[in-house]
Amino acid sequence: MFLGRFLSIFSSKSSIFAIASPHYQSFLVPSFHFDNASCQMRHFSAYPRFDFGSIREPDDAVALFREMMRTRPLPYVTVFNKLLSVVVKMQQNTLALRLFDEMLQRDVPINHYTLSIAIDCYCRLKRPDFGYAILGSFFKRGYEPDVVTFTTLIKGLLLVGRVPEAAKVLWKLSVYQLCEHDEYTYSTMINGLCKAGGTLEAIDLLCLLEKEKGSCKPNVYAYNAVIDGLCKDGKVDEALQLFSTLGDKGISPNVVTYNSIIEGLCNRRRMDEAEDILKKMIADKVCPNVVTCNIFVTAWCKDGKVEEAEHMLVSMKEIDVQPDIVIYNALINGYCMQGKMDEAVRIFQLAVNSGIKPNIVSYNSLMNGYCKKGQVNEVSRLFNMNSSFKSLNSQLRILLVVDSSFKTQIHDYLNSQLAQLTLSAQS
DNA sequence: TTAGGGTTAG
Repeated sequence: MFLGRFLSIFSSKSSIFAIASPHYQSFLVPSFHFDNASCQMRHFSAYPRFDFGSIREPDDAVALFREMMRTRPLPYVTVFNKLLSVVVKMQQNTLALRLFDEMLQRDVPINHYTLSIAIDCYCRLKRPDFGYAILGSFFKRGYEPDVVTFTTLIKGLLLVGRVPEAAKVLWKLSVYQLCEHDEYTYSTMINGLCKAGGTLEAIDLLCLLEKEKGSCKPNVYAYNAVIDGLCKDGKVDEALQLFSTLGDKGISPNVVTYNSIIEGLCNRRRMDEAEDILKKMIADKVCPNVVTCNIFVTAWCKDGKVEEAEHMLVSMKEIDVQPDIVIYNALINGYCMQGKMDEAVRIFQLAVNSGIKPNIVSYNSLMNGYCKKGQVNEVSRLFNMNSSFKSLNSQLRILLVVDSSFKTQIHDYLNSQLAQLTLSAQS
Protein backbone atom coordinates (compact mmCIF):
# COMPACT_ATOMS: atom_id res chain seq x y z
CA MET A 1 0.00 0.00 0.00
CA PHE A 2 1.36 3.40 -0.93
CA LEU A 3 0.44 5.01 2.37
CA GLY A 4 2.35 2.37 4.30
CA ARG A 5 5.41 2.96 2.15
CA PHE A 6 4.98 6.69 2.59
CA LEU A 7 4.94 6.35 6.37
CA SER A 8 8.02 4.15 6.31
CA ILE A 9 9.82 6.75 4.23
CA PHE A 10 8.95 9.38 6.78
CA SER A 11 9.98 7.24 9.71
CA SER A 12 13.52 7.13 8.32
CA LYS A 13 13.54 10.89 8.55
CA SER A 14 14.47 10.87 12.23
CA SER A 15 18.09 10.83 11.07
CA ILE A 16 17.55 14.17 9.40
CA PHE A 17 16.41 15.72 12.63
CA ALA A 18 19.35 14.16 14.42
CA ILE A 19 21.66 15.92 11.99
CA ALA A 20 19.72 19.14 12.03
CA SER A 21 19.19 19.31 15.78
CA PRO A 22 22.44 21.12 16.69
CA HIS A 23 21.35 23.89 14.32
CA TYR A 24 17.94 24.02 15.91
CA GLN A 25 19.54 24.27 19.34
CA SER A 26 21.85 27.11 18.39
CA PHE A 27 18.91 28.81 16.75
CA LEU A 28 16.81 28.56 19.89
CA VAL A 29 19.47 29.66 22.38
CA PRO A 30 18.83 33.34 23.13
CA SER A 31 21.70 35.56 22.05
CA PHE A 32 21.92 37.56 25.26
CA HIS A 33 25.66 37.14 25.54
CA PHE A 34 26.55 39.22 22.50
CA ASP A 35 23.63 41.58 22.63
CA ASN A 36 24.30 43.02 26.06
CA ALA A 37 26.07 46.12 24.82
CA SER A 38 23.37 47.09 22.39
CA CYS A 39 20.69 46.41 25.02
CA GLN A 40 22.39 48.82 27.38
CA MET A 41 22.71 51.39 24.63
CA ARG A 42 19.02 51.14 23.97
CA HIS A 43 18.21 51.28 27.65
CA PHE A 44 19.85 54.69 27.97
CA SER A 45 18.73 55.88 24.57
CA ALA A 46 16.44 58.89 24.40
CA TYR A 47 14.41 57.03 21.76
CA PRO A 48 11.80 54.52 22.83
CA ARG A 49 12.24 51.04 21.43
CA PHE A 50 9.28 50.14 19.26
CA ASP A 51 8.28 46.52 19.47
CA PHE A 52 7.48 45.38 15.93
CA GLY A 53 7.30 41.78 17.08
CA SER A 54 4.06 42.55 18.91
CA ILE A 55 2.27 43.47 15.68
CA ARG A 56 -0.34 40.81 14.98
CA GLU A 57 -3.08 42.72 13.16
CA PRO A 58 -3.04 45.70 10.79
CA ASP A 59 -4.59 47.77 13.60
CA ASP A 60 -1.54 47.05 15.77
CA ALA A 61 0.66 48.51 13.05
CA VAL A 62 -1.52 51.61 12.77
CA ALA A 63 -1.43 52.10 16.56
CA LEU A 64 2.37 51.83 16.56
CA PHE A 65 2.56 54.24 13.64
CA ARG A 66 0.45 56.76 15.57
CA GLU A 67 2.70 56.34 18.58
CA MET A 68 5.76 56.92 16.41
CA MET A 69 4.20 60.04 14.90
CA ARG A 70 3.58 61.44 18.40
CA THR A 71 7.16 60.77 19.54
CA ARG A 72 9.47 63.78 19.68
CA PRO A 73 11.98 63.90 18.21
CA LEU A 74 10.56 61.68 15.48
CA PRO A 75 12.05 58.17 15.27
CA TYR A 76 14.71 57.60 12.63
CA VAL A 77 13.65 56.89 9.08
CA THR A 78 14.94 53.31 9.54
CA VAL A 79 12.28 52.75 12.19
CA PHE A 80 9.51 53.97 9.89
CA ASN A 81 10.90 51.78 7.10
CA LYS A 82 10.87 48.78 9.38
CA LEU A 83 7.23 49.40 10.26
CA LEU A 84 6.28 49.74 6.59
CA SER A 85 8.08 46.45 5.83
CA VAL A 86 6.15 44.68 8.57
CA VAL A 87 2.89 45.97 7.08
CA VAL A 88 3.93 44.80 3.60
CA LYS A 89 4.80 41.35 4.98
CA MET A 90 1.24 41.21 6.34
CA GLN A 91 0.16 41.76 2.73
CA GLN A 92 -1.48 45.04 3.71
CA ASN A 93 -0.11 46.98 0.76
CA THR A 94 -2.89 49.55 0.64
CA LEU A 95 -2.39 50.29 4.32
CA ALA A 96 1.39 50.60 3.82
CA LEU A 97 0.77 53.13 1.04
CA ARG A 98 -1.66 55.04 3.25
CA LEU A 99 0.98 55.29 5.98
CA PHE A 100 3.59 56.26 3.38
CA ASP A 101 1.29 58.99 2.12
CA GLU A 102 0.76 60.30 5.63
CA MET A 103 4.54 60.40 6.11
CA LEU A 104 4.86 62.53 2.99
CA GLN A 105 2.05 64.86 4.02
CA ARG A 106 3.46 65.37 7.49
CA ASP A 107 7.04 65.79 6.31
CA VAL A 108 8.39 62.72 8.04
CA PRO A 109 11.91 62.15 6.69
CA ILE A 110 12.07 59.38 4.09
CA ASN A 111 14.94 57.85 2.12
CA HIS A 112 15.39 55.67 -0.94
CA TYR A 113 14.49 52.55 1.07
CA THR A 114 11.10 54.12 1.88
CA LEU A 115 10.53 54.92 -1.79
CA SER A 116 11.46 51.36 -2.82
CA ILE A 117 8.96 49.97 -0.33
CA ALA A 118 6.25 52.20 -1.82
CA ILE A 119 7.14 51.04 -5.34
CA ASP A 120 6.95 47.44 -4.15
CA CYS A 121 3.48 48.07 -2.71
CA TYR A 122 2.17 49.49 -5.97
CA CYS A 123 3.69 46.57 -7.86
CA ARG A 124 2.11 44.05 -5.50
CA LEU A 125 -1.22 45.83 -6.04
CA LYS A 126 -0.64 45.32 -9.77
CA ARG A 127 -0.19 49.04 -10.41
CA PRO A 128 3.39 49.19 -11.71
CA ASP A 129 2.69 52.53 -13.45
CA PHE A 130 2.19 54.18 -10.06
CA GLY A 131 5.44 52.54 -9.01
CA TYR A 132 7.13 54.12 -12.01
CA ALA A 133 5.75 57.49 -10.99
CA ILE A 134 7.64 57.21 -7.70
CA LEU A 135 10.91 57.06 -9.63
CA GLY A 136 10.40 60.81 -10.13
CA SER A 137 10.56 61.29 -6.36
CA PHE A 138 13.92 59.56 -6.31
CA PHE A 139 15.48 62.13 -8.61
CA LYS A 140 13.63 65.04 -7.01
CA ARG A 141 15.06 64.09 -3.62
CA GLY A 142 18.54 63.40 -4.92
CA TYR A 143 18.46 59.62 -4.64
CA GLU A 144 19.38 57.17 -7.36
CA PRO A 145 17.25 54.08 -7.92
CA ASP A 146 19.40 51.00 -7.48
CA VAL A 147 19.22 47.36 -8.47
CA VAL A 148 16.54 46.62 -5.84
CA THR A 149 14.33 49.41 -7.15
CA PHE A 150 14.60 48.25 -10.74
CA THR A 151 14.19 44.58 -9.87
CA THR A 152 11.02 45.48 -7.97
CA LEU A 153 9.67 47.31 -11.01
CA ILE A 154 10.54 44.38 -13.28
CA LYS A 155 8.67 42.06 -10.94
CA GLY A 156 5.66 44.42 -10.95
CA LEU A 157 5.52 44.53 -14.75
CA LEU A 158 5.78 40.75 -14.98
CA LEU A 159 3.04 40.33 -12.39
CA VAL A 160 0.59 42.01 -14.76
CA GLY A 161 1.91 40.16 -17.80
CA ARG A 162 3.82 43.09 -19.30
CA VAL A 163 6.72 40.86 -20.29
CA PRO A 164 8.19 42.95 -23.15
CA GLU A 165 8.33 46.04 -20.94
CA ALA A 166 10.00 44.11 -18.15
CA ALA A 167 12.56 42.76 -20.63
CA LYS A 168 13.13 46.30 -21.86
CA VAL A 169 13.87 47.57 -18.34
CA LEU A 170 16.32 44.70 -17.87
CA TRP A 171 17.95 45.55 -21.17
CA LYS A 172 18.17 49.25 -20.31
CA LEU A 173 19.91 48.48 -17.02
CA SER A 174 22.88 47.12 -18.97
CA VAL A 175 22.83 49.41 -21.97
CA TYR A 176 22.55 52.66 -20.02
CA GLN A 177 24.58 51.27 -17.12
CA LEU A 178 21.85 52.35 -14.70
CA CYS A 179 23.04 49.76 -12.20
CA GLU A 180 24.59 46.32 -12.03
CA HIS A 181 22.02 43.55 -12.17
CA ASP A 182 22.34 40.74 -9.67
CA GLU A 183 21.03 37.22 -9.05
CA TYR A 184 17.69 38.59 -7.85
CA THR A 185 17.19 40.52 -11.09
CA TYR A 186 17.58 37.45 -13.27
CA SER A 187 15.70 35.03 -11.06
CA THR A 188 12.86 37.57 -10.88
CA MET A 189 12.83 37.80 -14.68
CA ILE A 190 12.96 34.03 -15.11
CA ASN A 191 10.21 33.44 -12.55
CA GLY A 192 8.03 36.16 -14.05
CA LEU A 193 8.46 34.70 -17.54
CA CYS A 194 7.39 31.26 -16.31
CA LYS A 195 4.36 32.61 -14.44
CA ALA A 196 3.34 34.58 -17.54
CA GLY A 197 3.36 31.37 -19.58
CA GLY A 198 6.75 31.92 -21.16
CA THR A 199 8.64 28.90 -19.82
CA LEU A 200 10.48 28.43 -23.13
CA GLU A 201 11.75 32.02 -23.06
CA ALA A 202 12.76 31.48 -19.43
CA ILE A 203 14.77 28.42 -20.47
CA ASP A 204 16.51 30.47 -23.16
CA LEU A 205 17.46 33.09 -20.57
CA LEU A 206 18.61 30.38 -18.19
CA CYS A 207 20.85 28.85 -20.89
CA LEU A 208 22.24 32.28 -21.72
CA LEU A 209 23.16 32.89 -18.10
CA GLU A 210 24.72 29.45 -17.77
CA LYS A 211 27.04 30.21 -20.69
CA GLU A 212 27.80 33.76 -19.58
CA LYS A 213 31.16 34.31 -17.96
CA GLY A 214 30.90 36.17 -14.70
CA SER A 215 29.52 35.86 -11.24
CA CYS A 216 25.83 36.19 -12.10
CA LYS A 217 25.08 32.50 -12.59
CA PRO A 218 21.50 31.22 -12.27
CA ASN A 219 20.74 30.06 -8.74
CA VAL A 220 18.33 27.54 -7.25
CA TYR A 221 15.44 30.04 -7.37
CA ALA A 222 15.86 30.44 -11.13
CA TYR A 223 15.98 26.66 -11.66
CA ASN A 224 12.97 26.18 -9.38
CA ALA A 225 10.94 28.63 -11.44
CA VAL A 226 11.74 26.81 -14.68
CA ILE A 227 11.21 23.33 -13.19
CA ASP A 228 7.86 24.43 -11.76
CA GLY A 229 6.90 26.05 -15.07
CA LEU A 230 7.69 22.86 -16.97
CA CYS A 231 5.72 20.74 -14.48
CA LYS A 232 2.71 23.04 -14.68
CA ASP A 233 2.92 22.86 -18.49
CA GLY A 234 2.71 19.07 -18.16
CA LYS A 235 6.33 18.64 -19.32
CA VAL A 236 7.35 16.60 -16.30
CA ASP A 237 10.00 14.58 -18.15
CA GLU A 238 11.74 17.77 -19.27
CA ALA A 239 11.56 19.02 -15.67
CA LEU A 240 13.09 15.74 -14.46
CA GLN A 241 15.82 16.07 -17.07
CA LEU A 242 16.71 19.58 -15.87
CA PHE A 243 16.44 18.44 -12.26
CA SER A 244 18.97 15.66 -12.91
CA THR A 245 21.57 18.19 -14.12
CA LEU A 246 21.48 20.38 -11.02
CA GLY A 247 24.17 18.44 -9.14
CA ASP A 248 26.71 18.90 -11.95
CA LYS A 249 26.00 22.61 -11.91
CA GLY A 250 26.70 22.85 -8.20
CA ILE A 251 23.08 23.64 -7.39
CA SER A 252 21.50 21.93 -4.38
CA PRO A 253 17.78 21.34 -4.90
CA ASN A 254 15.69 22.59 -1.97
CA VAL A 255 12.23 21.75 -0.67
CA VAL A 256 10.57 23.87 -3.37
CA THR A 257 12.46 22.08 -6.15
CA TYR A 258 11.35 18.69 -4.82
CA ASN A 259 7.78 19.86 -4.22
CA SER A 260 7.43 21.11 -7.79
CA ILE A 261 8.69 17.81 -9.20
CA ILE A 262 6.50 15.76 -6.84
CA GLU A 263 3.46 17.84 -7.71
CA GLY A 264 4.16 17.48 -11.44
CA LEU A 265 4.35 13.70 -11.06
CA CYS A 266 1.26 13.50 -8.82
CA ASN A 267 -0.76 15.58 -11.27
CA ARG A 268 0.13 13.04 -13.95
CA ARG A 269 -0.75 10.25 -11.53
CA ARG A 270 2.82 8.96 -11.65
CA MET A 271 2.60 8.19 -7.94
CA ASP A 272 5.40 5.61 -7.80
CA GLU A 273 7.84 8.10 -9.27
CA ALA A 274 6.60 10.79 -6.90
CA GLU A 275 7.36 8.42 -4.05
CA ASP A 276 10.88 7.82 -5.45
CA ILE A 277 11.51 11.56 -5.51
CA LEU A 278 10.29 11.80 -1.92
CA LYS A 279 12.80 9.09 -0.98
CA LYS A 280 15.56 10.95 -2.78
CA MET A 281 14.52 14.16 -1.05
CA ILE A 282 14.87 12.56 2.36
CA ALA A 283 18.14 10.87 1.37
CA ASP A 284 19.44 14.29 0.34
CA LYS A 285 18.51 15.58 3.81
CA VAL A 286 15.85 17.98 2.55
CA CYS A 287 12.93 17.94 5.01
CA PRO A 288 9.42 17.57 3.52
CA ASN A 289 7.17 20.43 4.60
CA VAL A 290 3.44 21.09 4.78
CA VAL A 291 3.32 21.67 1.02
CA THR A 292 4.90 18.27 0.32
CA CYS A 293 2.28 16.63 2.53
CA ASN A 294 -0.51 18.57 0.93
CA ILE A 295 0.52 17.55 -2.58
CA PHE A 296 0.16 13.88 -1.62
CA VAL A 297 -3.09 14.50 0.29
CA THR A 298 -4.60 16.30 -2.71
CA ALA A 299 -3.55 13.53 -5.07
CA TRP A 300 -5.05 10.82 -2.83
CA CYS A 301 -8.28 12.78 -2.38
CA LYS A 302 -8.61 13.17 -6.14
CA ASP A 303 -8.26 9.40 -6.40
CA GLY A 304 -11.03 9.01 -3.82
CA LYS A 305 -8.63 7.71 -1.15
CA VAL A 306 -9.67 10.28 1.45
CA GLU A 307 -9.44 8.00 4.50
CA GLU A 308 -5.89 7.17 3.54
CA ALA A 309 -5.12 10.82 2.95
CA GLU A 310 -6.40 11.61 6.43
CA HIS A 311 -3.64 9.44 7.89
CA MET A 312 -1.26 12.11 6.71
CA LEU A 313 -2.32 14.19 9.72
CA VAL A 314 -0.80 11.47 11.93
CA SER A 315 2.35 11.23 9.80
CA MET A 316 2.78 14.99 9.98
CA LYS A 317 2.63 14.94 13.75
CA GLU A 318 5.36 12.29 13.75
CA ILE A 319 7.68 14.45 11.68
CA ASP A 320 6.74 17.62 13.55
CA VAL A 321 5.14 19.39 10.58
CA GLN A 322 2.13 21.47 11.60
CA PRO A 323 -0.96 20.96 9.38
CA ASP A 324 -2.44 24.20 8.07
CA ILE A 325 -5.88 25.18 6.75
CA VAL A 326 -4.88 24.21 3.20
CA ILE A 327 -4.39 20.58 4.14
CA TYR A 328 -7.59 20.46 6.23
CA ASN A 329 -9.48 22.00 3.31
CA ALA A 330 -8.13 19.38 0.92
CA LEU A 331 -9.54 16.70 3.23
CA ILE A 332 -12.84 18.54 3.78
CA ASN A 333 -13.26 18.86 0.05
CA GLY A 334 -12.27 15.24 -0.48
CA TYR A 335 -15.06 14.03 1.83
CA CYS A 336 -17.55 16.54 0.36
CA MET A 337 -16.87 15.22 -3.13
CA GLN A 338 -17.78 11.74 -1.86
CA GLY A 339 -20.95 13.08 -0.23
CA LYS A 340 -19.62 12.12 3.22
CA MET A 341 -20.73 15.30 4.92
CA ASP A 342 -20.44 13.98 8.48
CA GLU A 343 -16.80 13.18 7.82
CA ALA A 344 -16.24 16.58 6.21
CA VAL A 345 -17.73 18.32 9.24
CA ARG A 346 -15.60 16.16 11.52
CA ILE A 347 -12.43 17.39 9.75
CA PHE A 348 -13.76 20.95 9.93
CA GLN A 349 -14.16 20.54 13.70
CA LEU A 350 -10.74 18.92 13.94
CA ALA A 351 -9.22 22.01 12.34
CA VAL A 352 -11.09 24.32 14.72
CA ASN A 353 -10.11 22.22 17.74
CA SER A 354 -6.48 22.39 16.60
CA GLY A 355 -6.68 26.18 16.65
CA ILE A 356 -6.78 26.51 12.84
CA LYS A 357 -9.25 29.08 11.63
CA PRO A 358 -11.46 27.90 8.73
CA ASN A 359 -11.49 30.20 5.71
CA ILE A 360 -13.71 30.85 2.72
CA VAL A 361 -12.49 27.68 0.99
CA SER A 362 -13.55 25.55 3.99
CA TYR A 363 -17.07 27.03 3.94
CA ASN A 364 -17.42 26.84 0.19
CA SER A 365 -16.43 23.16 0.14
CA LEU A 366 -19.02 22.35 2.82
CA MET A 367 -21.72 24.42 1.11
CA ASN A 368 -20.95 22.79 -2.19
CA GLY A 369 -21.16 19.34 -0.58
CA TYR A 370 -24.53 20.11 1.04
CA CYS A 371 -25.82 21.59 -2.22
CA LYS A 372 -24.95 18.42 -4.06
CA LYS A 373 -26.96 16.49 -1.48
CA GLY A 374 -29.84 18.98 -1.63
CA GLN A 375 -29.52 19.92 2.04
CA VAL A 376 -30.34 23.57 1.51
CA ASN A 377 -30.97 24.22 5.23
CA GLU A 378 -27.38 23.34 5.98
CA VAL A 379 -26.27 25.67 3.21
CA SER A 380 -28.22 28.56 4.78
CA ARG A 381 -26.77 27.78 8.19
CA LEU A 382 -23.21 27.88 6.84
CA PHE A 383 -23.96 30.98 4.83
CA ASN A 384 -25.11 32.77 7.97
CA MET A 385 -21.98 31.64 9.79
CA ASN A 386 -19.83 33.25 7.18
CA SER A 387 -21.75 35.97 5.39
CA SER A 388 -19.91 39.08 4.38
CA PHE A 389 -19.50 41.06 1.23
CA LYS A 390 -15.98 39.78 0.91
CA SER A 391 -17.06 36.19 0.67
CA LEU A 392 -20.32 36.70 -1.15
CA ASN A 393 -18.91 36.43 -4.65
CA SER A 394 -17.21 33.16 -3.84
CA GLN A 395 -20.39 31.82 -2.30
CA LEU A 396 -22.44 32.78 -5.33
CA ARG A 397 -20.05 30.68 -7.42
CA ILE A 398 -21.51 27.53 -5.90
CA LEU A 399 -24.49 28.12 -8.17
CA LEU A 400 -22.32 26.89 -11.00
CA VAL A 401 -21.92 23.45 -9.50
CA VAL A 402 -25.13 22.65 -7.62
CA ASP A 403 -27.70 20.34 -9.12
CA SER A 404 -30.11 22.22 -11.34
CA SER A 405 -33.17 21.27 -9.26
CA PHE A 406 -31.84 23.31 -6.34
CA LYS A 407 -30.47 26.22 -8.27
CA THR A 408 -33.63 28.32 -8.16
CA GLN A 409 -34.13 27.75 -4.46
CA ILE A 410 -30.57 28.69 -3.57
CA HIS A 411 -30.52 31.56 -6.00
CA ASP A 412 -33.59 33.10 -4.33
CA TYR A 413 -32.07 32.55 -0.94
CA LEU A 414 -28.75 34.16 -1.88
CA ASN A 415 -30.52 37.08 -3.50
CA SER A 416 -32.43 37.75 -0.30
CA GLN A 417 -29.15 37.57 1.65
CA LEU A 418 -27.54 39.95 -0.82
CA ALA A 419 -30.43 42.39 -0.44
CA GLN A 420 -30.12 42.26 3.34
CA LEU A 421 -26.37 42.81 3.24
CA THR A 422 -26.82 45.71 0.85
CA LEU A 423 -29.39 47.30 3.13
CA SER A 424 -27.24 46.88 6.23
CA ALA A 425 -24.23 48.33 4.41
CA GLN A 426 -26.25 51.33 3.26
CA SER A 427 -27.57 51.99 6.74
C1' DT B 1 15.61 47.07 14.19
C1' DT B 2 15.62 50.36 6.85
C1' DA B 3 13.96 47.93 0.49
C1' DG B 4 13.60 42.94 -3.88
C1' DG B 5 12.85 36.01 -5.18
C1' DG B 6 9.97 30.31 -5.39
C1' DT B 7 5.90 25.57 -4.26
C1' DT B 8 -0.12 23.88 -1.81
C1' DA B 9 -6.56 23.70 -1.24
C1' DG B 10 -12.64 24.98 -3.08
